[in-house]
Amino acid sequence: MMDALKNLNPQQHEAVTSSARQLLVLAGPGSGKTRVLTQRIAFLVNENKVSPHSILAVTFTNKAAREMRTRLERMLGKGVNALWLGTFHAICARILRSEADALPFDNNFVIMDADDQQSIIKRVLKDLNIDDKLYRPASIHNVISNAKNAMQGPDQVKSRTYREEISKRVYEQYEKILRSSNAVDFDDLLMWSVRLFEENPQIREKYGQRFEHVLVDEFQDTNQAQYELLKHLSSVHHCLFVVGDEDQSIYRWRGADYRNVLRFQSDYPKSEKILLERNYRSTQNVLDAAQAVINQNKSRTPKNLYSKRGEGPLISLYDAVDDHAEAAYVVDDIVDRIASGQEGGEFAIMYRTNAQSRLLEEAFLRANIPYRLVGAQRFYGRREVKDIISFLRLVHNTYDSVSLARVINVPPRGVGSKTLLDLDQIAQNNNLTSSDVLLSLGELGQKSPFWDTFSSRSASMLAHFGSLLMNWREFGQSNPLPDLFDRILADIGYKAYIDDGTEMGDGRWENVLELRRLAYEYEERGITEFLENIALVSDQDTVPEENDAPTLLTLHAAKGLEFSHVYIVGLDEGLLPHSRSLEDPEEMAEERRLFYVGITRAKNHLTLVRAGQRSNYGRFEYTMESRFIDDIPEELIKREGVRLGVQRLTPLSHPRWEPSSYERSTPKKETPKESRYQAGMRVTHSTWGSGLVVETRILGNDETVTVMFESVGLKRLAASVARLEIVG
DNA sequence: GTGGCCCCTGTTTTT
DNA sequence: CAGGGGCCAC
Repeated sequence: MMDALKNLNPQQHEAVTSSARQLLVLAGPGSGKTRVLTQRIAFLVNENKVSPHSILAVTFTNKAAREMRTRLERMLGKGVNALWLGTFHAICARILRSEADALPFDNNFVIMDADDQQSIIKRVLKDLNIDDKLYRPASIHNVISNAKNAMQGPDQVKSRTYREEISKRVYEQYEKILRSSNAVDFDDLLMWSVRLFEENPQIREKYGQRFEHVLVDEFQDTNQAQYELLKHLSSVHHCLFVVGDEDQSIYRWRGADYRNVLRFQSDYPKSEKILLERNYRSTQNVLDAAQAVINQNKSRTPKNLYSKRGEGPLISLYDAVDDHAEAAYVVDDIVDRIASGQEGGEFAIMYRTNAQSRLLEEAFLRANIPYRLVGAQRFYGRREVKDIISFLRLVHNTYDSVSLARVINVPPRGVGSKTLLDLDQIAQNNNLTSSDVLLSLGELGQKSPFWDTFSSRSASMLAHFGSLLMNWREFGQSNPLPDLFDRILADIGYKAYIDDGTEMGDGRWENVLELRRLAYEYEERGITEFLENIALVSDQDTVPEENDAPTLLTLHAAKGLEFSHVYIVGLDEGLLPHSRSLEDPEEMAEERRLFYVGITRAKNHLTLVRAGQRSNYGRFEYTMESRFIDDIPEELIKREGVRLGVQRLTPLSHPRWEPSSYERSTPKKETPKESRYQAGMRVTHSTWGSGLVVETRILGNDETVTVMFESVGLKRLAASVARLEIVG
């Protein structure tokens, strides 16, 4: 049985069999970390005779959890059922539901997603009469989320400035709405779990006692709350096995802190550290390019990744005229390769922002090639899908005020914003919730004490919806989820409402049917799990298992995956690295890690693509080649064709791309011009107006000028294209 | 209360 | 360019 151990390399073997109580495994990309994790669990069970019941394994995505479970089933058989294995959020939800008695919500709480959170914040801003232009919901959301990651309630948030005071007040109201809706948000799942353990030693003891071994995947992506949680869960046996890679930390903006890796080592001075540097995935050229990129980052554990898979092809770099040509090139290239015998599923196209998928999708449609698009948001974010989910949520938990507000007038039934406001007010005056009033009207009709507080028209409209809701609740008690689903659809005439016979309408109805299919899958498990899993799906979870078509996905969603041939598109300044990261070195470092994650997904071939012109929002803008391309040594790169470039000056008549006879060095060797601009100069640009030169350098045979514009902020420009005029 | 039109703005990544 | 919000007419 322990034959499996013989197939491990010495470092992996050490990690799997180590008897250290705390172990940190720094695992480079493609170094077999999932394998180490699963083998470790199997080893604990089979060799150390640890009961699966006493093991907890935590991942970041459901997909990773599922994969581990499947592998473990093969090794352990039925034993895996006793094992706790899931995402941080799912595990927390499970704990909170079983310990709800000690918490300020019931065990059938709903989980608010990002959309819900946004609408709560907007509602609060309106209630408090705060201008949402000045205090953007997104930025307030950020404040609240950061506070929760740091386990601070509204009363612990600082209010040194007026801004902070506003955020604090919104946070207070926001919490009130969550509590009265019997709801928690994403961050609450973690925060309340930590709080639960802090305030209830006997509960902490119970879980700590149970989990003899705690194992964690993607440790570099944990935030403060998650780190604390792990400490509590392992507070009795102190056996923590964490696997991660600082270089693949790409969720800083979500509170993740790769310094938890350092914290771990200082919190557990006796912990041991193992480096996995052997890469089983990529060819050496891909690895060398990746290393060259990541080596530019400071403060990291140096690693020396190596592969025995041979050199492999050079990194291809294609410089397209514009974003349309970029998409066309990628799809053409894939078409050619499929024609010469490769499988569609071997390819993946990765990009920095979701918006970039559109041109690619269009190109695939034109070429009549099927493709796979990764992204949960694309399905669960659709209006019709959210509508139905809201109905179900409301039936499951009538206090869910976000869902109530969403569906009370869907399809339009004469309940406008005014009536909704009145309903809210009357409920508050009577110390009740809106749904209490609504259900009273539904049940008692004109005999309800609230009937006369509304106009007769509003009252009967509300009573109608109230009775629908009441009936669904009763129906849901004794009927399976799919039947409830159909019943709701029928009662509100939803098909007629969204399917107007147009192609769009058809599509919307298709989405409803897709959700219905999902509801059938949950017939046994029930509505609670259905809603919870919907709230906690990640984009990664939607990556199709069997791949027979090229995959389109963001760089973030690509983590943990691998493809034979990877295309990374949009290698332009402002996109990758993204413009929002240009000023902050920490964020720039994260952009680089993101690029690194993308590169290391490639098993055999990596193609980098950029576009000299891009229509970002309506307008065409010239772009500069991404600085990350400069990080990759010339000798690893093969330029696929040329165009009249921003940086390279080639004759206009030059073919757009010719069969790779082009040598990058030729134009680069031309004598660089003298600097025309200098830092401190005032200049004007035809579209951005006046600005101040911040930096200038000679790149190739052109001059790169960084200008701070009064209108648009910092821009990096090619002097030959931008035609900046020097003022005065 | 509803639906349509127009302007404005903003523009990453997602459990 | 696209989604959201405000405003107007029915």
